[in-house]
Amino acid sequence: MSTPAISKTGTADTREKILDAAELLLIEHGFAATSLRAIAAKAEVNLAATHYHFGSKNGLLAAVFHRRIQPLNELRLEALEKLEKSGSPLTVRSILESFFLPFQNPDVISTIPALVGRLHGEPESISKPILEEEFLEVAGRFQEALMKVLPHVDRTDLHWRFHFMIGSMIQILRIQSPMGIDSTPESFSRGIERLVDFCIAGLEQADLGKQHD
Amino acid sequence: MSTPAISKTGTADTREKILDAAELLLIEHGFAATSLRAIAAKAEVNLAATHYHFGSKNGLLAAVFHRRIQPLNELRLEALEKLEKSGSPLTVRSILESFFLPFQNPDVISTIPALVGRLHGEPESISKPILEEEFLEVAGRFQEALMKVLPHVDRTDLHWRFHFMIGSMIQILRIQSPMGIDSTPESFSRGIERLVDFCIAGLEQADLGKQHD
DNA sequence: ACTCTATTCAAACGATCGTTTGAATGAAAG
DNA sequence: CTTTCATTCAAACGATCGTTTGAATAGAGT
Repeated sequence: MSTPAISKTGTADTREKILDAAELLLIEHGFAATSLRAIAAKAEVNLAATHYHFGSKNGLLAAVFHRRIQPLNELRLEALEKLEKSGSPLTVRSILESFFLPFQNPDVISTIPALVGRLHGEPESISKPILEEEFLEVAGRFQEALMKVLPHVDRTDLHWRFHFMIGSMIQILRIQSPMGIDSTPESFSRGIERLVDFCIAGLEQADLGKQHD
Repeated sequence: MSTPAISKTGTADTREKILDAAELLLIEHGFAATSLRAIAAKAEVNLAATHYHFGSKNGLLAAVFHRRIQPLNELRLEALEKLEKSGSPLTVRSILESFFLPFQNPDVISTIPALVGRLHGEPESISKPILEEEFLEVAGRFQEALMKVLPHVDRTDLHWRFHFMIGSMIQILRIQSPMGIDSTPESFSRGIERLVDFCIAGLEQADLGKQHD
């Protein structure tokens, strides 16, 4: 059976309980190392409920990420469109803030950063379909915007720099840091600010520090 | 039993065959999704040989990474020490090149980039012990060198920027590694060059593009 | 009242997992 | 040759995996 319609009863929260439990376990242990039994136990639901509501483990995985990434992307696109319609000229900074600041939006669940960070670390067979489904459109939109404010950077260069930016983002999104950075909400917000500064410099590349041989 | 001594026979390559097979499967599917049976089958050795030579799956994992990362770090430290003893003043560029260029050293096996990229994506319980064991010293050495050539950047800022640099590195190691589908060694080398440029700008942050509100 | 349908539940399916065992193998040492 | 010991091998251990089944439950519609 495919995903059932909205429950007739008032207690349709089984789906949400499964998603919540799966999300936390995915963040902590990754996809392959998280079992449906562990998810069902943490959610305090029957094991078969995971298949009833999501069809398969992969279906549950897609639902976990979609639930969180969809609102995040909406915030990102709203911020970008608000920028473009404001009349004032766009800057690299304003574009990057539209992209990164939604991570610390109070309406955004605090698990999103770790969840997105984890997603990028999964094997390609798992991450690629979800990344393409959830991020392709938004990434394209922001690259277009960046091209407009960086006319001196050609398409290929910008593509690479955008990738480096995503890599820097993923690094801070991971809760744990091999090099040892504490992870309070304040330090996370400060980290996002530093991320913006780092990526602005990398995207613009003022050609000042260069001293080629 | 712990790891046995060097084989008395000439055919001590069982260990190497297991490491080779494990390396390729780890890169492709990740740690949790790679079984010892798949490794033994690909290596064409008996299943029990994996436990005989490495004690456990985790022991094999550590051996896989250590075999590759140890020479990489030696190249990195050699390049840095050569720089420091050359007499000529260090630059951010020369330091970063000492750090990144070993990835395209001809003596370095082509699987290293993808392997390191994969390692950083594994759950903390797997990646943290290995990252600390293999990268802590080298990361510290290069951060010290960068502090000397970036005296205007305080310790905390440099720590973050180094972190972002590692993130950018991981991104290209995962996406554009020599193991990748549509990536040539040339495009990988070109990517490393772009990575250096991106990180130089991010580390120095010339404060020119800034236009704070 | 009865029917229908959505949901939950305990139980089991076959498959695969990491690990262990104990015997077979074979080259080196006495 | 005999002994020794590192190594390889087939086989099995118990545990856990994703998935399926069929009955039990209960609210909504007629």
